[in-house]
Amino acid sequence: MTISKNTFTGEYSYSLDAKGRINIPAKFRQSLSKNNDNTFVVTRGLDTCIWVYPIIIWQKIETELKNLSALSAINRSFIRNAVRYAAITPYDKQGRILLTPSLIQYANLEKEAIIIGMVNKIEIWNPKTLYETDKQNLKLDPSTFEDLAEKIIL
Amino acid sequence: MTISKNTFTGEYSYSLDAKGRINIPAKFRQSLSKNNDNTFVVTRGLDTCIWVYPIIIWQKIETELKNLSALSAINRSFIRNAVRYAAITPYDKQGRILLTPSLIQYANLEKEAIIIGMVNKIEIWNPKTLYETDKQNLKLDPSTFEDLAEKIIL
DNA sequence: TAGAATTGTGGGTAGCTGTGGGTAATTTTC
DNA sequence: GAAAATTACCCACAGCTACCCACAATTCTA
Repeated sequence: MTISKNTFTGEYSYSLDAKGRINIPAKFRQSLSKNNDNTFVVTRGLDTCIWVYPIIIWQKIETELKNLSALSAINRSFIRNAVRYAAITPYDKQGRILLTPSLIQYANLEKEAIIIGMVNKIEIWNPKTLYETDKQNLKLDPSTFEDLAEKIIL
Repeated sequence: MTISKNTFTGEYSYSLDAKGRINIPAKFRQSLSKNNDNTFVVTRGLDTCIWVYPIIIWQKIETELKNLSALSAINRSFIRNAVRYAAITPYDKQGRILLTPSLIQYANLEKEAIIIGMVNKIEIWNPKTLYETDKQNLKLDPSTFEDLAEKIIL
């Protein structure tokens, strides 16, 4: 069965073990293209979470970043966050990646973690932080949220 | 019988089994386009029900989501909530899809379920909830309802 | 109308998935 | 250079899922 490649959807609950390893949902691994080399790129997200990219996608982002104007402050902060902390991380036979203590601290990760598919990337969250963040954003800007919903959801 | 592709109409009663599987009406499966890969995308509806899209339709939504800039926090929240509850779900040889416990809980599904064709998507309801919701909506805003009827029904 | 094909529902099971832990190899520290 | 710490790789295993088959009921067909 061939479903669309490099597309991540859904929400999963996984546990971070004592060694700092966390499982990537089997479904996500299956939706990777063959030449992805059992490897992800793991980095800080712009929110308080960890972003995980398939290498293929990451390479596209890198080339796009080169074309971004360095004059814009938001671009600079994106580059600083996303690129500076990016680590190429292969997953083991069981499908787990190893998170560095620095990343775990950045995302406030404890034992229980939520993994969310974000179409072309994956997010790893502390459940409480996730809840708070989305609540905040919605409260700050409900109209944009509704506009987007009307435009995009059929 | 050939009706236009990806078009769902009619109301059916099906039963959710102990494993969380539910049948998609054969008529609906037949009206799918060939390159639909025996796959649906299942997610939370805006009402208290489950929405089921042919994957072709969902891919359109995905493309739109990909075009949203990841630099805006509200965009990120929107993508998160649009994708988070969505599961890409192939149906088995008997034509059934598997619903996650989370979705079943969201829609208050019990054994008996109503499946409704909604033109480009399918809705799965608890019969009681469906009845109550429509009664409510009609009571709240009968004029809009009539306007729509006038505009759309031939 | 009778037989054939399809459809809806239930259940069993092999193999996979998620999680923990052990050990050898490698790096770091003194 | 030896001991300690860290890392990478391997194995184990319970629980679950995907896949298969069965079968009654319904629909189609000739």
